[in-house]
Amino acid sequence: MKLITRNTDYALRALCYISKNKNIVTVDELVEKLGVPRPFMRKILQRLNKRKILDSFKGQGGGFRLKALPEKIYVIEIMRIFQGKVVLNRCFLKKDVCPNKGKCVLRKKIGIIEDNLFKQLKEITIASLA
Amino acid sequence: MKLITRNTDYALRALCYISKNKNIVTVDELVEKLGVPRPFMRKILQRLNKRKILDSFKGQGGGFRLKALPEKIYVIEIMRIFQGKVVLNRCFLKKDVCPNKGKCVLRKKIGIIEDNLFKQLKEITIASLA
DNA sequence: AATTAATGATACCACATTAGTCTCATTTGT
DNA sequence: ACAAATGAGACTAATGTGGTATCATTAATT
Repeated sequence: MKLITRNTDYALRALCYISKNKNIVTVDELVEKLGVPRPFMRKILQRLNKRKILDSFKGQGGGFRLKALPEKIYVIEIMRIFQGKVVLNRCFLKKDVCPNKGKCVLRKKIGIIEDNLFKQLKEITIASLA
Repeated sequence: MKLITRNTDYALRALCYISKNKNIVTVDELVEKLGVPRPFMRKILQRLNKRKILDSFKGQGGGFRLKALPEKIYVIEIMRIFQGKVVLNRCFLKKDVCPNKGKCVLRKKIGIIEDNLFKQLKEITIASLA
């Protein structure tokens, strides 16, 4: 299993590229640079626009530009946009069946790992990548 | 997205239960204790048997018993059995297109996080859970 | 020897997610 | 008016997850 999907991966790379350009960047430019299918790239950028991470401009001479500061765009945030809430484990047993209700060792241990993972993912920003 | 699937979760709980029993444990017993659908539980146990984590015994009075030592069964191993190789990210861009070939910052940073994640997952054994 | 209680193996199915494609509408500069 | 850009949304294909169903095999009990 992979923990980062193409969606997220392409989004991160696109954001890095855009962050290095003061100018507006078009889909076509990104497609050429990253080799991602055009309609897929469009969809990703539109989503980032909706989430106010990008600004978009229609019409001739239009394209995309960063809206948020690169230092404020966190990898974990992009993951959440494209992959939903990232969770290591939630208990799959109905509560009243779980062998050690309340103090499940598995959940507790996994919880600690989860916290560490998030702490690290939160430290990576587009600024630190680009 | 979730990082641990039901497969893995059920397998871990089953292993914990089995590890606490010196005797042979049947599918029916596990099904009753954990509330997991019987055919699904069977499939999981069969897989653990194939991977030499459990021993199985056919016929009347048969069932499952730990084969490996609980101190030697790692969560990461069970995850790999049921979820495949766990990878945070592999580069989705064809190598010759990747903007910074060889020294992709994204991959490098993610790699560090990945290592930490594995280090922690490796420390959790069935023995430490049960 | 027959029965019964267990697992082994395998094929199948339903659903959700991921990874896209396709088409048409809208906006804007020339 | 036209061309070049994004917006929106429906659609499709492949894959993974979470199962079910069936038949074969083995071994203890009677």
